[in-house]
Amino acid sequence: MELDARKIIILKTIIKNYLETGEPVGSRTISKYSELNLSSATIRNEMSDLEEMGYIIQPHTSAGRIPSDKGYRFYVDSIMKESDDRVNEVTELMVKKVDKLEMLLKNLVKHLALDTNYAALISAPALSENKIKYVQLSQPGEKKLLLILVLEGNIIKNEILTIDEDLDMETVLNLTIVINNHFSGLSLNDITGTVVKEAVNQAGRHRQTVETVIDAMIDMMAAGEETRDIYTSGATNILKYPELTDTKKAAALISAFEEKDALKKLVSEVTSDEAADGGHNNLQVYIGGEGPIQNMKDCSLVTANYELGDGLRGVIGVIGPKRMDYEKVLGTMKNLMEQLDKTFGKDSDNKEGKG
Amino acid sequence: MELDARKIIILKTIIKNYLETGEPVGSRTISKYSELNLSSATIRNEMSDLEEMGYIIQPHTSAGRIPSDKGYRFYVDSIMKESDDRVNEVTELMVKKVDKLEMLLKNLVKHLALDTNYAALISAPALSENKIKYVQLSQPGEKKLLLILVLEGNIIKNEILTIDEDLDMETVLNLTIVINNHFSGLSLNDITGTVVKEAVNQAGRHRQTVETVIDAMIDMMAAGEETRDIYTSGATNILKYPELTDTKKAAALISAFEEKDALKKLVSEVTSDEAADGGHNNLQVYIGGEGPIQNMKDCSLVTANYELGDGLRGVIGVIGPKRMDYEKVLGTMKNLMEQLDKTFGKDSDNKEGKG
DNA sequence: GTTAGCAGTCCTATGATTAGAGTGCTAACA
DNA sequence: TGTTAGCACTCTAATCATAGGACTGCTAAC
Repeated sequence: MELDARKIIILKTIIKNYLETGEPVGSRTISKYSELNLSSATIRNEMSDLEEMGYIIQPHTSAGRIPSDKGYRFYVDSIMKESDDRVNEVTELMVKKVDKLEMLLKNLVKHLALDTNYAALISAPALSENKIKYVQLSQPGEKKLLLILVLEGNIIKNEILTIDEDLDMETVLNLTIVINNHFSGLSLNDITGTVVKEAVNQAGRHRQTVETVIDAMIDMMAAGEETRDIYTSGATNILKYPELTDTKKAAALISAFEEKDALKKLVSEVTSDEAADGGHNNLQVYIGGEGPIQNMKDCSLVTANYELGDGLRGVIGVIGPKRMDYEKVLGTMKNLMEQLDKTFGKDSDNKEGKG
Repeated sequence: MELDARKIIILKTIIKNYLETGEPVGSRTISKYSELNLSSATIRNEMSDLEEMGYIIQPHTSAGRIPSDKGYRFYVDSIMKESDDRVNEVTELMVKKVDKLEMLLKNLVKHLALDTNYAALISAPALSENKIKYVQLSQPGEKKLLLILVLEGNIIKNEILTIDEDLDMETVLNLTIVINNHFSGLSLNDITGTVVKEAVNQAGRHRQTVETVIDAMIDMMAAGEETRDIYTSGATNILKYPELTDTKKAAALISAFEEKDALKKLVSEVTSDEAADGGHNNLQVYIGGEGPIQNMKDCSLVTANYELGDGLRGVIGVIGPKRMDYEKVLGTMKNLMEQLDKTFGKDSDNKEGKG
């Protein structure tokens, strides 16, 4: 059997209708709803075919049809193909005014959740490709060293290290200079064993301390995949959709958003899928048990890889019921990505706004 | 009518039973459950009295009784009076090993939620009483200044400021020295107009910049009541209790935990109640619509004021259904406070662990 | 003061019934 | 051959009535 034009129209109408109402849709509805001007009987025949082909499902004998995962997939793919560039309501992101990366991310994810009415998440960018601007050391107490790492894009990281010796101010200054000499301008990937060795050697009898510092620096930058911060918003939107309101399922989902561990795993899986399906603005849709959301069978996930210039790359995503408004979500995400590109694109010098 | 010994036993038995089951409890249950060896008829008479006195309520004619807010209050007060010092299972807090304040707080609140099976929150300590150890300035870019504030207790704060001039390295160093000279050792309350003026004057033609820096410092430390970070855990535990599972209520509550704004307000109200009810280890119980939780009529809130030495004071709390296991929660909280005291008490030198 | 017993109340669970929505099939039609 | 009308059938969800159970309150007896 073939999926001819008429079947496609009917299929899409069924799905659209189901997305809106959440109720199984029957033949009579389609007959009235679509511009096909066919009787419900004809529609019934077609629907029977569509069911046989696996695009729609009948929850029980006397109910209408609902889309299967295959049906959703077809629908989503066809949306993605329409290169419909109509500009969505411009999300008035005050991205330029935000002065902390954390704040920017929190704002972004909040907006996304508000706009879509689903749960949204964003992963803090990986720092491993980011270059070190400079490093500062100081002594906040006995046998303590405060390490401050300033990365390209004005990302600041700090940590208090415990060391084995007490240093005088001059030594601290000297060590700071040594480290800056060796590491300024390097990204994580540039930090080879040789570089480390050279720096350590130059530290003379403070080699132990310098080693500690370097280890800490590497840790801070490597804080990639697994330890990366994740910000979320709108987890409780999940409770708005009856099919997810079942207490157990809802609790599990919302917990996942609270605990973040599951989300981290999810993000790392999505990251590795990156560009698997090239083009499409890097947008990905996972339906039902597809890919990284196998344990969220009743949900769909829409993700995109964002970039804030300076090589700050991360993942942003929306999780909602399978019958989410894909069109809107995809539009919103696309829009958001474009805004970010415009604001943080390589040639823009609006690189303030991050610290 | 008087609340005699027998009535008290019956009242407590009713409440205990209701806390366990969540179902209204009838006279026959009490008759069998308590060691009073009275017939259900007698209990019925007493219950009738208790109802008249306002301690218990009958949801409908042919149902058992449930505690009223007044009943809960009586019960909680009587628990608080029992100075029962039995040691709870020692929460194996790895407080000593934690090396970031943020991590410590997150661990604490997570433990609390896991132990109690309710939702828990903790507010980051106020910094206004905390003294400045030292300040560091550096230039991460054009017209940018990175301000790093190191407070007693090794709390680190950083922010990138935009300034109107470009400084050379020497000037930055000089300004750093000026600021440290004037502000090292001061807490927020010590920073008077005079101090600021002196520092600004000494900055010569860079007064504008120094003003910006000082303003930022004050903001960072003042980030008290309203802007203070709040960490939460176990929000979804709320879904475990049928009386809160009503989708709307649950969504509102969980949202509150997600958004944090409401919680901030709550914390600041609790803080102002502080020591209102002296003794009792600073533990407070708010039942139903009492005090700061007027919009959470079906919940109770247990709070305590914690201190991590160094004047780092904040609020920790548990929110659950009105029929929460007060005894356990109070015990757990008490325990926790004692552990914190032991670990961070004034005389302890385990003051590492925070940064 | 305590208790047994009984009538009365109200909730809840259960089952039966019904209305409605929707299908599949057949037969007629263009 | 594709489309449609119509009918029998199925299954769900809502409604209703009924019965059972859990209590209470009251009265009368101990």
